[in-house]
Amino acid sequence: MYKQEENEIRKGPWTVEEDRLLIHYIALHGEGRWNSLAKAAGLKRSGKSCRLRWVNYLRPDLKRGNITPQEERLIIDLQSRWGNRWSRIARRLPGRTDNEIKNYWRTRIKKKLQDRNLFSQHSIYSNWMPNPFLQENNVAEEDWVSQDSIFSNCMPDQYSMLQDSGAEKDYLQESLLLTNTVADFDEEARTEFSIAPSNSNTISDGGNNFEESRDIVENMGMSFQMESFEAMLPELYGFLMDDGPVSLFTG
DNA sequence: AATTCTCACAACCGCCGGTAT
DNA sequence: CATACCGGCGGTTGTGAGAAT
Repeated sequence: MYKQEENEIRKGPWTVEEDRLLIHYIALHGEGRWNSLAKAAGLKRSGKSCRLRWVNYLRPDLKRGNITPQEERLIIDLQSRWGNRWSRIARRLPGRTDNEIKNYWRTRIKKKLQDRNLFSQHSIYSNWMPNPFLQENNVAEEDWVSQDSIFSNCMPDQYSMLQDSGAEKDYLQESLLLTNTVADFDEEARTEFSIAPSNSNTISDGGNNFEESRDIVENMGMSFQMESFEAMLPELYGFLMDDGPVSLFTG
Protein backbone atom coordinates (compact mmCIF):
# COMPACT_ATOMS: atom_id res chain seq x y z
CA MET A 1 0.00 0.00 0.00
CA TYR A 2 1.23 3.45 -0.83
CA LYS A 3 1.89 5.37 2.37
CA GLN A 4 0.58 8.82 2.94
CA GLU A 5 0.75 11.19 5.90
CA GLU A 6 -1.36 14.25 6.54
CA ASN A 7 0.06 17.47 5.10
CA GLU A 8 2.60 15.56 3.07
CA ILE A 9 2.99 15.05 -0.61
CA ARG A 10 0.38 12.56 -1.72
CA LYS A 11 1.35 9.40 -3.55
CA GLY A 12 -0.45 6.53 -5.14
CA PRO A 13 -3.50 6.40 -7.37
CA TRP A 14 -5.10 9.66 -8.40
CA THR A 15 -8.61 10.46 -7.30
CA VAL A 16 -11.33 11.81 -9.56
CA GLU A 17 -11.15 15.12 -7.72
CA GLU A 18 -7.39 15.39 -8.23
CA ASP A 19 -7.81 14.68 -11.92
CA ARG A 20 -10.47 17.35 -12.11
CA LEU A 21 -8.24 19.92 -10.42
CA LEU A 22 -5.34 19.17 -12.72
CA ILE A 23 -7.41 19.23 -15.90
CA HIS A 24 -9.12 22.43 -14.85
CA TYR A 25 -5.89 24.19 -14.00
CA ILE A 26 -4.16 23.19 -17.23
CA ALA A 27 -7.18 24.23 -19.26
CA LEU A 28 -6.86 27.71 -17.79
CA HIS A 29 -3.09 28.13 -17.54
CA GLY A 30 -1.50 25.52 -19.74
CA GLU A 31 1.06 22.91 -18.80
CA GLY A 32 4.69 23.25 -17.72
CA ARG A 33 6.52 24.43 -14.58
CA TRP A 34 5.11 21.42 -12.86
CA ASN A 35 6.21 22.09 -9.30
CA SER A 36 4.59 25.50 -9.12
CA LEU A 37 1.64 24.19 -11.10
CA ALA A 38 1.04 21.52 -8.48
CA LYS A 39 0.87 24.12 -5.72
CA ALA A 40 -1.17 26.62 -7.69
CA ALA A 41 -3.70 23.97 -8.64
CA GLY A 42 -4.13 23.05 -4.99
CA LEU A 43 -2.76 19.56 -5.41
CA LYS A 44 -0.75 17.90 -2.67
CA ARG A 45 1.33 16.20 -5.29
CA SER A 46 4.86 16.53 -6.56
CA GLY A 47 5.36 18.28 -9.86
CA LYS A 48 6.65 15.04 -11.28
CA SER A 49 3.53 13.20 -10.27
CA CYS A 50 1.34 15.86 -11.90
CA ARG A 51 3.32 15.78 -15.10
CA LEU A 52 3.19 12.00 -15.24
CA ARG A 53 -0.55 11.92 -14.64
CA TRP A 54 -1.13 14.49 -17.35
CA VAL A 55 1.24 13.09 -19.94
CA ASN A 56 0.31 9.45 -19.50
CA TYR A 57 -3.35 9.62 -18.70
CA LEU A 58 -5.21 12.91 -18.85
CA ARG A 59 -3.86 14.55 -22.01
CA PRO A 60 -6.78 14.97 -24.40
CA ASP A 61 -4.88 13.80 -27.48
CA LEU A 62 -4.22 10.33 -26.09
CA LYS A 63 -5.49 7.44 -28.13
CA ARG A 64 -7.60 5.11 -26.04
CA GLY A 65 -8.12 1.44 -26.66
CA ASN A 66 -5.95 -1.50 -27.55
CA ILE A 67 -2.74 -1.35 -29.48
CA THR A 68 -3.58 -2.30 -33.06
CA PRO A 69 -1.67 -5.01 -34.95
CA GLN A 70 -0.16 -2.27 -37.11
CA GLU A 71 1.03 -0.44 -34.01
CA GLU A 72 2.41 -3.65 -32.55
CA ARG A 73 4.39 -4.30 -35.70
CA LEU A 74 5.79 -0.81 -35.59
CA ILE A 75 6.76 -1.21 -31.93
CA ILE A 76 8.53 -4.47 -32.69
CA ASP A 77 10.33 -2.94 -35.65
CA LEU A 78 11.44 0.15 -33.80
CA GLN A 79 12.41 -1.69 -30.63
CA SER A 80 14.63 -4.05 -32.57
CA ARG A 81 16.16 -1.05 -34.30
CA TRP A 82 16.53 1.38 -31.40
CA GLY A 83 16.37 -0.77 -28.29
CA ASN A 84 14.42 0.49 -25.28
CA ARG A 85 14.27 4.09 -26.45
CA TRP A 86 10.62 4.27 -25.48
CA SER A 87 10.09 7.98 -25.78
CA ARG A 88 11.65 7.97 -29.23
CA ILE A 89 9.50 5.03 -30.25
CA ALA A 90 6.42 6.75 -28.83
CA ARG A 91 6.96 9.74 -31.11
CA ARG A 92 6.27 7.45 -34.03
CA LEU A 93 2.93 6.36 -32.58
CA PRO A 94 0.71 9.40 -32.21
CA GLY A 95 -1.52 9.28 -29.17
CA ARG A 96 0.53 6.59 -27.46
CA THR A 97 2.82 7.28 -24.52
CA ASP A 98 6.26 5.93 -23.81
CA ASN A 99 4.90 4.34 -20.63
CA GLU A 100 2.12 2.60 -22.50
CA ILE A 101 4.49 1.26 -25.14
CA LYS A 102 7.01 0.18 -22.53
CA ASN A 103 4.32 -1.68 -20.60
CA TYR A 104 2.97 -3.26 -23.76
CA TRP A 105 6.41 -4.42 -24.76
CA ARG A 106 7.18 -5.92 -21.37
CA THR A 107 3.86 -7.61 -20.74
CA ARG A 108 2.99 -8.80 -24.23
CA ILE A 109 5.64 -8.68 -26.88
CA LYS A 110 8.72 -9.64 -24.88
CA LYS A 111 7.04 -12.67 -23.44
CA LYS A 112 5.68 -13.63 -26.81
CA LEU A 113 9.11 -13.49 -28.35
CA GLN A 114 10.72 -15.31 -25.42
CA ASP A 115 8.16 -18.06 -25.66
CA ARG A 116 9.17 -18.52 -29.23
CA ASN A 117 12.76 -19.03 -28.23
CA LEU A 118 14.21 -20.43 -31.43
CA PHE A 119 12.19 -17.86 -33.22
CA SER A 120 14.13 -14.99 -31.74
CA GLN A 121 17.28 -14.96 -33.79
CA HIS A 122 15.85 -16.22 -37.02
CA SER A 123 12.43 -14.74 -37.23
CA ILE A 124 10.98 -12.10 -39.43
CA TYR A 125 10.76 -10.07 -36.23
CA SER A 126 14.50 -9.82 -35.84
CA ASN A 127 15.96 -10.23 -39.29
CA TRP A 128 17.17 -6.98 -40.70
CA MET A 129 18.32 -6.16 -44.15
CA PRO A 130 22.08 -6.47 -44.28
CA ASN A 131 23.71 -3.36 -42.97
CA PRO A 132 26.56 -3.22 -45.50
CA PHE A 133 24.08 -2.98 -48.33
CA LEU A 134 22.16 -0.22 -46.62
CA GLN A 135 25.31 1.68 -45.79
CA GLU A 136 26.77 1.33 -49.27
CA ASN A 137 23.59 2.70 -50.71
CA ASN A 138 23.37 5.55 -48.25
CA VAL A 139 20.03 4.43 -46.95
CA ALA A 140 19.26 6.40 -43.81
CA GLU A 141 18.82 4.37 -40.67
CA GLU A 142 15.34 5.76 -40.41
CA ASP A 143 14.48 3.97 -43.65
CA TRP A 144 15.85 0.56 -42.77
CA VAL A 145 13.19 -2.04 -43.20
CA SER A 146 12.79 -5.32 -41.39
CA GLN A 147 11.56 -8.38 -43.14
CA ASP A 148 8.45 -8.00 -41.12
CA SER A 149 7.93 -4.62 -42.70
CA ILE A 150 8.49 -6.02 -46.13
CA PHE A 151 5.59 -8.34 -45.66
CA SER A 152 3.31 -5.93 -43.93
CA ASN A 153 3.95 -3.04 -46.27
CA CYS A 154 4.60 -4.63 -49.61
CA MET A 155 2.39 -7.67 -49.37
CA PRO A 156 -0.37 -6.83 -46.95
CA ASP A 157 -2.71 -9.58 -48.12
CA GLN A 158 -0.08 -12.25 -47.91
CA TYR A 159 1.06 -10.88 -44.60
CA SER A 160 -2.35 -11.08 -43.02
CA MET A 161 -2.63 -14.57 -44.40
CA LEU A 162 0.54 -15.45 -42.52
CA GLN A 163 -0.76 -13.80 -39.39
CA ASP A 164 -4.01 -15.69 -39.64
CA SER A 165 -2.19 -18.99 -39.99
CA GLY A 166 -1.08 -18.45 -36.40
CA ALA A 167 1.44 -21.13 -35.70
CA GLU A 168 4.92 -19.89 -34.93
CA LYS A 169 6.33 -22.78 -36.91
CA ASP A 170 4.71 -21.27 -39.93
CA TYR A 171 6.31 -17.93 -39.24
CA LEU A 172 9.70 -19.47 -38.85
CA GLN A 173 9.35 -21.66 -41.87
CA GLU A 174 7.98 -18.86 -43.92
CA SER A 175 10.85 -16.62 -42.99
CA LEU A 176 13.55 -19.14 -43.68
CA LEU A 177 11.95 -20.51 -46.77
CA LEU A 178 11.68 -17.05 -48.14
CA THR A 179 15.41 -16.92 -47.70
CA ASN A 180 15.64 -19.94 -49.86
CA THR A 181 13.29 -18.53 -52.41
CA VAL A 182 14.92 -15.20 -52.72
CA ALA A 183 18.27 -16.86 -53.25
CA ASP A 184 16.88 -18.04 -56.55
CA PHE A 185 16.08 -14.56 -57.76
CA ASP A 186 18.25 -13.08 -60.44
CA GLU A 187 20.68 -10.34 -59.65
CA GLU A 188 18.30 -7.49 -60.36
CA ALA A 189 15.73 -8.97 -58.06
CA ARG A 190 18.27 -9.49 -55.32
CA THR A 191 19.35 -5.91 -55.60
CA GLU A 192 15.79 -4.73 -55.39
CA PHE A 193 15.27 -6.88 -52.34
CA SER A 194 18.64 -5.84 -51.00
CA ILE A 195 19.08 -9.32 -49.72
CA ALA A 196 22.15 -11.07 -50.93
CA PRO A 197 25.07 -10.56 -53.25
CA SER A 198 24.74 -12.45 -56.50
CA ASN A 199 27.48 -14.91 -55.69
CA SER A 200 26.02 -15.78 -52.33
CA ASN A 201 23.29 -18.03 -51.17
CA THR A 202 23.26 -16.24 -47.87
CA ILE A 203 21.30 -13.53 -46.23
CA SER A 204 23.72 -11.65 -44.05
CA ASP A 205 21.31 -10.78 -41.31
CA GLY A 206 23.74 -10.43 -38.48
CA GLY A 207 25.47 -13.78 -38.79
CA ASN A 208 22.60 -16.07 -39.67
CA ASN A 209 22.91 -17.78 -42.96
CA PHE A 210 21.19 -20.21 -45.16
CA GLU A 211 22.94 -23.29 -43.81
CA GLU A 212 22.33 -22.27 -40.21
CA SER A 213 18.71 -21.59 -40.93
CA ARG A 214 18.30 -24.89 -42.71
CA ASP A 215 19.85 -26.72 -39.77
CA ILE A 216 17.46 -25.11 -37.37
CA VAL A 217 14.46 -25.98 -39.45
CA GLU A 218 15.62 -29.54 -39.88
CA ASN A 219 16.36 -29.88 -36.19
CA MET A 220 12.78 -28.93 -35.59
CA GLY A 221 11.79 -31.88 -37.69
CA MET A 222 10.67 -29.88 -40.69
CA SER A 223 11.97 -30.06 -44.17
CA PHE A 224 13.60 -27.02 -45.61
CA GLN A 225 12.38 -27.13 -49.15
CA MET A 226 10.84 -24.70 -51.49
CA GLU A 227 8.19 -27.26 -52.31
CA SER A 228 6.86 -27.12 -48.77
CA PHE A 229 6.78 -23.37 -48.92
CA GLU A 230 4.85 -23.55 -52.14
CA ALA A 231 2.43 -26.01 -50.60
CA MET A 232 2.06 -24.04 -47.41
CA LEU A 233 1.56 -20.62 -48.86
CA PRO A 234 0.87 -20.93 -52.56
CA GLU A 235 -0.29 -17.36 -52.97
CA LEU A 236 2.82 -15.88 -51.42
CA TYR A 237 5.00 -18.30 -53.28
CA GLY A 238 3.35 -17.38 -56.52
CA PHE A 239 3.61 -13.73 -55.78
CA LEU A 240 7.32 -13.98 -55.17
CA MET A 241 8.02 -16.17 -58.13
CA ASP A 242 5.75 -14.53 -60.68
CA ASP A 243 5.39 -10.90 -59.81
CA GLY A 244 9.02 -10.09 -59.38
CA PRO A 245 10.75 -7.85 -56.91
CA VAL A 246 9.19 -5.24 -54.72
CA SER A 247 10.99 -2.05 -53.87
CA LEU A 248 11.68 -1.80 -50.17
CA PHE A 249 12.41 1.85 -49.96
CA THR A 250 9.26 3.67 -50.79
CA GLY A 251 9.88 6.68 -48.59
C1' DA B 1 -15.75 -21.71 -2.37
C1' DA B 2 -11.23 -20.36 -1.17
C1' DT B 3 -6.73 -19.59 -2.36
C1' DT B 4 -2.97 -18.81 -5.42
C1' DC B 5 -1.21 -17.28 -9.71
C1' DT B 6 -0.81 -14.33 -13.69
C1' DC B 7 -1.41 -10.30 -16.19
C1' DA B 8 -1.99 -5.49 -17.26
C1' DC B 9 -1.29 -1.10 -15.99
C1' DA B 10 -0.56 3.12 -13.27
C1' DA B 11 2.70 5.26 -10.77
C1' DC B 12 7.01 5.50 -8.41
C1' DC B 13 12.16 5.92 -8.24
C1' DG B 14 16.82 7.17 -9.46
C1' DC B 15 19.53 9.19 -12.76
C1' DC B 16 20.88 12.54 -16.11
C1' DG B 17 21.23 16.70 -18.83
C1' DG B 18 19.79 21.34 -19.44
C1' DT B 19 18.73 25.77 -17.44
C1' DA B 20 18.28 29.29 -13.95
C1' DT B 21 20.14 31.57 -10.03
C1' DC C 1 31.83 28.97 -12.13
C1' DA C 2 29.07 26.36 -8.80
C1' DT C 3 24.99 24.69 -7.32
C1' DA C 4 20.07 24.14 -7.17
C1' DC C 5 16.19 23.03 -9.57
C1' DC C 6 13.35 20.97 -13.05
C1' DG C 7 11.70 17.98 -16.60
C1' DG C 8 12.38 13.85 -19.21
C1' DC C 9 13.68 9.10 -19.50
C1' DG C 10 14.08 4.16 -18.58
C1' DG C 11 13.67 0.67 -15.08
C1' DT C 12 10.94 -1.17 -11.50
C1' DT C 13 7.21 -2.00 -8.33
C1' DG C 14 2.53 -2.12 -6.18
C1' DT C 15 -2.14 -3.12 -6.99
C1' DG C 16 -6.44 -4.89 -8.59
C1' DA C 17 -8.88 -7.98 -11.54
C1' DG C 18 -9.56 -12.12 -13.54
C1' DA C 19 -7.95 -16.89 -14.42
C1' DA C 20 -6.42 -21.12 -12.74
C1' DT C 21 -6.01 -24.56 -9.24
